[in-house]
Amino acid sequence: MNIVKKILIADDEPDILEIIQFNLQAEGYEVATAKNGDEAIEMAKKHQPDLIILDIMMPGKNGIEVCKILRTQPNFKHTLIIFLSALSDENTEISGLETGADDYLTKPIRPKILVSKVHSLFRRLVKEDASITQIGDLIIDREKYIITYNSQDIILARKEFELLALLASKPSKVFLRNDILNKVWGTEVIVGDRTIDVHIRKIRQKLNLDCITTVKGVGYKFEI
Amino acid sequence: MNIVKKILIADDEPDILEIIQFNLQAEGYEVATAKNGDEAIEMAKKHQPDLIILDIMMPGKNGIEVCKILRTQPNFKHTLIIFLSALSDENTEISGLETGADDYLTKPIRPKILVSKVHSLFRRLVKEDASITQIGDLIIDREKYIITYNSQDIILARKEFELLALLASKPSKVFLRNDILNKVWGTEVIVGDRTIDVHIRKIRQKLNLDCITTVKGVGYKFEI
DNA sequence: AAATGTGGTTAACAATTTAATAATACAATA
DNA sequence: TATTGTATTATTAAATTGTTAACCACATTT
Repeated sequence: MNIVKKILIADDEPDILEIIQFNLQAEGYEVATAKNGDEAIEMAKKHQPDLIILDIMMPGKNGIEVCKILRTQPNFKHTLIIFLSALSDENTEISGLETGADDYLTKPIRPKILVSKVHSLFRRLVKEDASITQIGDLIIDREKYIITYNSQDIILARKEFELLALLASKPSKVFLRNDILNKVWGTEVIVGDRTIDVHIRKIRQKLNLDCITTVKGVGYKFEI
Repeated sequence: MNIVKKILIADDEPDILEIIQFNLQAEGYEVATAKNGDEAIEMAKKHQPDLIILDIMMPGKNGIEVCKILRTQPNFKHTLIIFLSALSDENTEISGLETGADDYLTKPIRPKILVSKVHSLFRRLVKEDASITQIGDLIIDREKYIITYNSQDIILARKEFELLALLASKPSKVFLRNDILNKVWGTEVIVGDRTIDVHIRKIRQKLNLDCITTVKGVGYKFEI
């Protein structure tokens, strides 16, 4: 974990590229750049960056397309991706996050905010790797694939486990059904609409604990 | 994210505890203290502070251990943590930040520097977290999909939430009925004219707070 | 090989919640 | 007062989710 983190930046505006590069290098990151979508994909494959910053509006393939393409490849399934856009349009934002981006920034770029976002994403990554999570009396052990509630082991199936782990990774946060599908089922598999509900039901049943709240028309959240 | 920020300080030296407490209270923060690592964890769970200042060298669990333990719990995943240490040893510093601390201070403590660091961490946090909007005593949390008024949670249906969030996104600005239709309902769906009124009514009812003003023949605005 | 167990998905229907409309009452104003 | 616009309430329609059971693929056991 002491390795220097690699970051790839893709934007068609040289100025922005330079500003971001300068600021991230000043923080000790190793930076590569790309001028368009295709170059971004090429550089990503070459350098295997830990984080990719993608401008949405680019000639050729746009950022969302690049993200989609990368996410289909196992190598980039867990790579951090931040979108950059001049549009504060909410629809764009949603479709951005649905594609599997980890964060979203609107232009104009504030270098300090960008840098702190990058820091916090890496920090979060480290935390997510921690194999044991505890929320109240509920313990989630990713390594052993076991849920413990009040010192009582509860065995969940894989999908159930992943779904619960996702919801519990940020208590109180509402996860959109689409986000859930993306993160638990991936972007390639397409499953019916009731699938999530059924899994939620099984978790509720097995946990016998009222900890998953439905937010109608939006998604689910975990609360203890 | 309460109005008054809560800070927990953990240090085994009473003098330092007092100095820091005094200075932070003078800035309007709510301060709790702990004399050792175990007490720090206990107090953290009890008070859910927004920021924790941890001395590294403490009897029992040291600061780094406390930080690691807290970070396994989602509740403290985003809590700010500052380490305090007499050692300017670089190794300690690095292992501190890897544990997921947000900043690092070496003794002797300079109260002014500490205070300004605290300020700037909170400022950064606010900027990072765009999902929470606060207007007066009203908090709109897009992530939790919850409205909080005077520490009282209010649950709105989806359209109601979106409508309120829109109005509150720019207090005092009058939103035309057409703009509202466009942004909340989209351009494709066509709904009758009374629909907005009805939703406004429901919000007023649920909030039980006179914050939405009708501008006849024009639209609505949000004011507190 | 046959039988059984398990996980994951879907289909069908019930239950619930939310949204839209219509009808009526009210308020302001020209 | 006639007109215009909004508030209120009740009603209906639509959307969303809950629940159960059935099914299939695959693994495990007999």
